[in-house]
Amino acid sequence: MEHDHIATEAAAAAATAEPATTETATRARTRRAILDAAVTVLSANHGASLADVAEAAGVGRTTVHRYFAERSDLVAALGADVRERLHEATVRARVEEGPAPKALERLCLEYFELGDRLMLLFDVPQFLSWAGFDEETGSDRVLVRLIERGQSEGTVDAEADAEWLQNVLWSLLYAAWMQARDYGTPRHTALSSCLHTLRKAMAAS
Amino acid sequence: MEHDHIATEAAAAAATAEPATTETATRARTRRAILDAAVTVLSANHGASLADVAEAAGVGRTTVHRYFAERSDLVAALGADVRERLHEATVRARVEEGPAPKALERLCLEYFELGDRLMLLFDVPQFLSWAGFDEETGSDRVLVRLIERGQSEGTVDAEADAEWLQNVLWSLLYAAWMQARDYGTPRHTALSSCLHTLRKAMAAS
DNA sequence: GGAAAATGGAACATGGATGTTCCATAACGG
DNA sequence: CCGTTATGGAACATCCATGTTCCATTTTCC
Repeated sequence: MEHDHIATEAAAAAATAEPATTETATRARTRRAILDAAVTVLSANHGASLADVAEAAGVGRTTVHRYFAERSDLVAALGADVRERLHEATVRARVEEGPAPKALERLCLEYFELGDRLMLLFDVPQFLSWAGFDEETGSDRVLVRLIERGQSEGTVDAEADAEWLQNVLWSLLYAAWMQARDYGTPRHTALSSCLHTLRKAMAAS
Repeated sequence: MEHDHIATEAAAAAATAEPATTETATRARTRRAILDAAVTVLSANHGASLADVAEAAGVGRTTVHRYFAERSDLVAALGADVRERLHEATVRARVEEGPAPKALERLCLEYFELGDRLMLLFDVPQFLSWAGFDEETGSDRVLVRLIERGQSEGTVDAEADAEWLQNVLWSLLYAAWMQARDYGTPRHTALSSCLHTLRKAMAAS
């Protein structure tokens, strides 16, 4: 009963990012702690148990279930959170301004800052292929349109398919983050390597 | 007792690829069917159950356990199999011959043909970081050395770190295979996009 | 300081994947 | 063609993640 109520309220808050009735500051902080821990733990190991997430969040396993009734609820909230960050990053990059190659670099830089969340986007296809995502923020469409604009301007390789170049950007980002996380390469080094290669790959031929 | 014997024999055969006592042709075929099914099923879904693998192989779940006592045994055999294919592909590419960029393209082409096995290499880091792999075949080292050769020749971008370029190649391969598998892009189209971008990314600046 | 909110932990129920054993049957091969 | 080999399936035990309930304790906040 009361659990159902709490769970529903939590799901609603996570989905719409709007405290339905009025979410206490305490609860908001706990929720964030759980979501952040989930990003770290699940990006490192997809099959991690909720107990692992709870431990990483410095919280009891029971508490996790209080906020997210089922595992799928946590995953859904995680997806919403990641998509929101992705949208914010896209806005910060001001993709409409200036020459396309520069805009692509700004976008790449902002996305790189998403850190572990980047891995989740890549590893959990469900997050990007979520029904209604294109309609909501359209971050993906933004990228394709930016590339197409560059191709029209003559500043981006027009021989390559725009969707392919989009995947290239994602792949290079993923590679750079992996390099930083698993090989111990300093983040700024990995990022500048990534940007260097991205420039060459995108350049008009 | 007898099961232990069978299991041990199977593990030895899988590890050394040499029928210890004398593996029947029937058993060899069944083993291959299971390994091939495992590649398909596990590359699509890491958490798939052994029952799924058995079904895909057209074999009883019991039979799977007869060949691979534990899940970890199957995974280990899978790793050995994939590494072997990777080695063969590397040999076919004749990386020592001709200019480095051409050799890189040959290598990329051969690796692309590994298909789903490619995804496993990428998704299960355990396979490539396996202790003793570098000593055994050294496929990874081969790639780095090839890139370094190109950098010496002046035919490959010397501003980028060789290990980074190695990761770029893997990432582009992964992206191309994903594009073919999930987006329905014809394989040859995805491959030529991949090679096109690879050429530009590797080119000396 | 004290009521309300939030948490932690124990205990329990459940389901799915694993791994094992046994036996009847089918396929193989000399 | 017949003995050996290989297989399928049922039944069973076990483990682990999940999800739920209850209660004592701590924390927050008025």
